[in-house]
Amino acid sequence: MSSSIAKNSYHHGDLKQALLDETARILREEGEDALSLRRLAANLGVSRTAPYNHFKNKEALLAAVAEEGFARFSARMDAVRKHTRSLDGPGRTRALVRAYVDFARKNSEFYDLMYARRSWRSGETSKSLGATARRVLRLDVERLRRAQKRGEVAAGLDVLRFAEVYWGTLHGISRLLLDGVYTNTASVRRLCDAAADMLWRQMDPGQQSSPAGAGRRSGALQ
Amino acid sequence: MSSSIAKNSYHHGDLKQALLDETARILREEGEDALSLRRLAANLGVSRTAPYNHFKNKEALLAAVAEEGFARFSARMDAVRKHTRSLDGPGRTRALVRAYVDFARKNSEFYDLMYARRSWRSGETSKSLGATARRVLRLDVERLRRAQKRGEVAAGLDVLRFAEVYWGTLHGISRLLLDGVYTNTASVRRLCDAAADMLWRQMDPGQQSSPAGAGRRSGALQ
DNA sequence: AGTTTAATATTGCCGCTGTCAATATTGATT
DNA sequence: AATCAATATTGACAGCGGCAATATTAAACT
Repeated sequence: MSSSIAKNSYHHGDLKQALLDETARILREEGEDALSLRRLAANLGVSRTAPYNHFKNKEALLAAVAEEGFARFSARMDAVRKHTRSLDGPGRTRALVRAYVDFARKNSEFYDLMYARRSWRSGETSKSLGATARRVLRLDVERLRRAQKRGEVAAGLDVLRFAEVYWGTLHGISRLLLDGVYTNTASVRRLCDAAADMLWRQMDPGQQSSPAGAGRRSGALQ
Repeated sequence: MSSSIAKNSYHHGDLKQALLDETARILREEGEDALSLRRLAANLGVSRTAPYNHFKNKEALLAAVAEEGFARFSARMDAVRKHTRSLDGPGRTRALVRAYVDFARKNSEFYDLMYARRSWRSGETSKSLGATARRVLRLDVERLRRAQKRGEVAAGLDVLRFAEVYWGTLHGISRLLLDGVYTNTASVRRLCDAAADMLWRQMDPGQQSSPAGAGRRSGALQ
């Protein structure tokens, strides 16, 4: 039951990590409705209020799990970036998009928390998490900028804006899958590839760029 | 307090609608944590279990609100489609994207429920909601197909796949805004336009099409 | 009209939850 | 050995969703 070290004595020894592990385990195997601090404590052979010595409240515990999720996520994406170096632009984009959505699907217990409103819209907790997440986005933007300087990404692209749209697209597809809106899981791969192709088209240095809003608007209404 | 008719007698008269209205009001003005069946009932001057005569449980109530949300959403989008007839492709796409995200932001109490996992991953409830939502997507796909036949949309486009990516992108951006991940609300318009331009590029009949997966892959790995 | 019936609302109760306060136990520090 | 800080425990409380039994009422039927 307990994840790390067993508990024979009064003090558990590694309760904090055990709480994080068991939380993720319950979320994964039994769903979020099955998660309560009391059940959690019971599973670890500890009293109901013991967790409060390590986390201010339930929200703080979940935020900590979310943070672990971000760590796993960026580790995973770093790895994928590493072993897709040999791919060309469109191929690599496809691989990265697939990896993102795969992570979300295979680690949904983390992904849900990483982007839960609770994790983002609450006092002190959100500060650290927000910093972590924004660092991930910022690194992406910087990577894009470097690639742009190397000529691997279209020069006219507004990388910051593009990164936001990119994130939005991947997040949206992941959420629709995770929440059961998209149910045809057999076609996930094709869906990812379609998204990747669209995104690559924006980055492709071989295309003429279309700087947003440049004399293309029609005359009617605003 | 009560939304429609007052309650003097034993029977409320219009409790069902009053519950729906008050639920939306609480969610909007006080947040989801403030919503409980007990508070809800109290606000309407009715006993705690009265709502159970109209909704099987809390989940069913929320699903009903979600369904009202879909009705409002498609009414809104129909209206926008109507009064953007005079715009050209890119301009109209921008208007539609903005309208989607605006709806999500200004009606977040509905939008949250419309795409909540609870609404989609639970027994009988989800059937009706799922049908409603899928009808919306299907109509979009059919609209696209017609536009394609009229030559207003690139012939090579896989409309079904594109509609999924389209939905994903808009949903993702909306969620990141609603959940507090994107905080720079001043640039929402530009963000929407960037997304719209990208999406339009896929639909634009004036561009050469890039049918997904057509001999573009590199040699390395898979 | 009066009677029956179905719809609707009520109170009592249950187990569960998150969290606070006061208390107990322990390992580490002096 | 004494002290202290960290950690764990029990007791208590209010709030929650929801079930069962009961009461009230409007509508339907005769």
